[in-house]
Amino acid sequence: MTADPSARRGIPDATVARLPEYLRALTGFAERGITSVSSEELAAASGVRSAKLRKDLSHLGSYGVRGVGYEVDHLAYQISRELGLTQDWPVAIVGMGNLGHALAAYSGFATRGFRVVALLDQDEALHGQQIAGLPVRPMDTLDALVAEEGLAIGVIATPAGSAQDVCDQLVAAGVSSILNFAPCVLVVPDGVDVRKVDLSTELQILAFHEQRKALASAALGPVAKGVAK
Amino acid sequence: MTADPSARRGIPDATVARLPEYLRALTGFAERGITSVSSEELAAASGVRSAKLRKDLSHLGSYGVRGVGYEVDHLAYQISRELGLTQDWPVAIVGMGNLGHALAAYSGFATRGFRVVALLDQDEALHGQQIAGLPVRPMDTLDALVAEEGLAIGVIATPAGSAQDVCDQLVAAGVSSILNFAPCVLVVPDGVDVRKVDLSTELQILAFHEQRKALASAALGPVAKGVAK
DNA sequence: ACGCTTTTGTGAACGAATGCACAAAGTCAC
DNA sequence: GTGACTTTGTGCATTCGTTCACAAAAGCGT
Ligand SMILES: NC(=O)c1ccc[n+]([C@@H]2O[C@H](COP(=O)([O-])OP(=O)(O)OC[C@H]3O[C@@H](n4cnc5c(N)ncnc54)[C@H](O)[C@@H]3O)[C@@H](O)[C@H]2O)c1
Ligand SMILES: NC(=O)c1ccc[n+]([C@@H]2O[C@H](COP(=O)([O-])OP(=O)(O)OC[C@H]3O[C@@H](n4cnc5c(N)ncnc54)[C@H](O)[C@@H]3O)[C@@H](O)[C@H]2O)c1
Repeated sequence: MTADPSARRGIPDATVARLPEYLRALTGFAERGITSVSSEELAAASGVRSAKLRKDLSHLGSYGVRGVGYEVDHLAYQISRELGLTQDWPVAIVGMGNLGHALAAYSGFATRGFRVVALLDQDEALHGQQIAGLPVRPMDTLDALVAEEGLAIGVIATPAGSAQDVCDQLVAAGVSSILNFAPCVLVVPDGVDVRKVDLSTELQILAFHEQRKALASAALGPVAKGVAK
Repeated sequence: MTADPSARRGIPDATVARLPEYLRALTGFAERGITSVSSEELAAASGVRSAKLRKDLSHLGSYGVRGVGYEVDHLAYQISRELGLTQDWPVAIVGMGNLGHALAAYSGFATRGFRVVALLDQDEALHGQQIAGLPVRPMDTLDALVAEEGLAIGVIATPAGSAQDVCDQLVAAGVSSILNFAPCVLVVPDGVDVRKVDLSTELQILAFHEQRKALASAALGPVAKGVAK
């Protein structure tokens, strides 16, 4: 029976991808001292339609009050719990170049249960060097990190040519979630999740739409400078 | 009639999002001197199924040869053209903090027609300072950049609190595509595209799946250490 | 106590994306 | 030239995601 409220096995991927945004919006409301929001308000702050928001939230249970809305703190807690943010997630960053430095210094990790426990690099010249309060370690310390710190999430910030190799090392050590900044596809065994953050892809998608806009306005008169339609 | 081969108005968003990956894979083949690939090979290199690849490519025309495959250079050109990469796209980066520095130094822009023409920041102490060969400029030079360089794409790397303000300035100056690294929702008028790159969101999605894996293996016996199922 | 207002939660319709399976269209060997 | 073989391009079924629209549920004022 799907009537069971705790039958929340299988939240759609599209919904999961939006939960962090809802959580951020809720945090914003909480900071401004707002204790209750309607689906309309929360949706506006999250950049989605209210119907979509309600359907998304309905997948994790019935935490709203009809005629009133949602209690900010309670909903934030429920989403956090669903996302697994009520526990601490140790993270390791591999590749201490330009991007690795910026990531290591980034405070955004800590704000949601993510804790950078190690910085790794192949380059021996970097070993022992302190970056943002942490020493750079050699790659062969990975096994110890998984065993001792419970490391489960790895971030790859090496050049694309090394990424698959680094990925294999992470997986061999027991890491089962990987965030990849290198512009390449990673092959992993079943049970390992990979997500890619790719600047270049995003720019190309923007360029596609930009070109379409340019062509559209050129078509309906080369004079028009403003926004088409 | 949809029989017209140039009736490629309206390529699905999902397809557009994958074109950059196909292009990257093709570049890889070209570098290794391979001049022809089958949909099966290209799909494998791109991390998709061949049926999906073929359907995607069919949206931009019929560039394959039955019984043989696709000519690498020609297909790469067609995808580039479709994405609007045969022209040069001037890009400006706003916010020269940790992330801005890494982006300015990043060579990945140049590899596909994207050219960083300006670095901007509100902080007067940074003005005139050279980063990766470019001087940091004040925000009020935006109008000139749009007029003189044809700037159409802006990258926001400021704190979330300033992002909407910066975004408004970019839009006011005439920028119509924005890549946002700040963890917040941007409100823009019609005709302006925004894409968000969000580290924190990606980590939270990984955490969700990681938690699910942990729960699953706990459920079928707390002893199991390996990958479930 | 009761009806009026507000807002949720969700069934049902719709639309987009994926995967399957195969006919059509080409190559290549001989 | 012909037939066997390979691989594309696509119609169709299916799955996934979004939008609509409203009944059910809760608060509130009187
Ligand atoms: N810099 C950016 O703004 C930016 C933006 C988007 C994506 N990226 C991507 O992120 C990755 C890193 O970029 P970057 O600019 O920091 O590069 P970088 O060359 O500055 O740094 C790469 C680092 O990785 C280390 N490394 C190389 N091979 C390794 C291995 N096998 N094991 C462990 N460490 C290894 C190197 O020692 C170096 O410290 C690249 O793939 C790049 O395309 C960078
Ligand atoms: N550092 C990272 O690895 C990282 C990763 C993901 C996302 N982010 C996000 O990227 C953004 C920048 O991060 P950062 O670490 O570089 O921050 P930062 O504080 O180091 O740099 C911010 C820069 O923006 C400038 N700035 C602030 N307000 C401005 C305005 N109104 N107009 C123009 N410039 C302005 C500041 O002068 C400063 O130079 C943040 O939103 C952060 O959440 C950073």
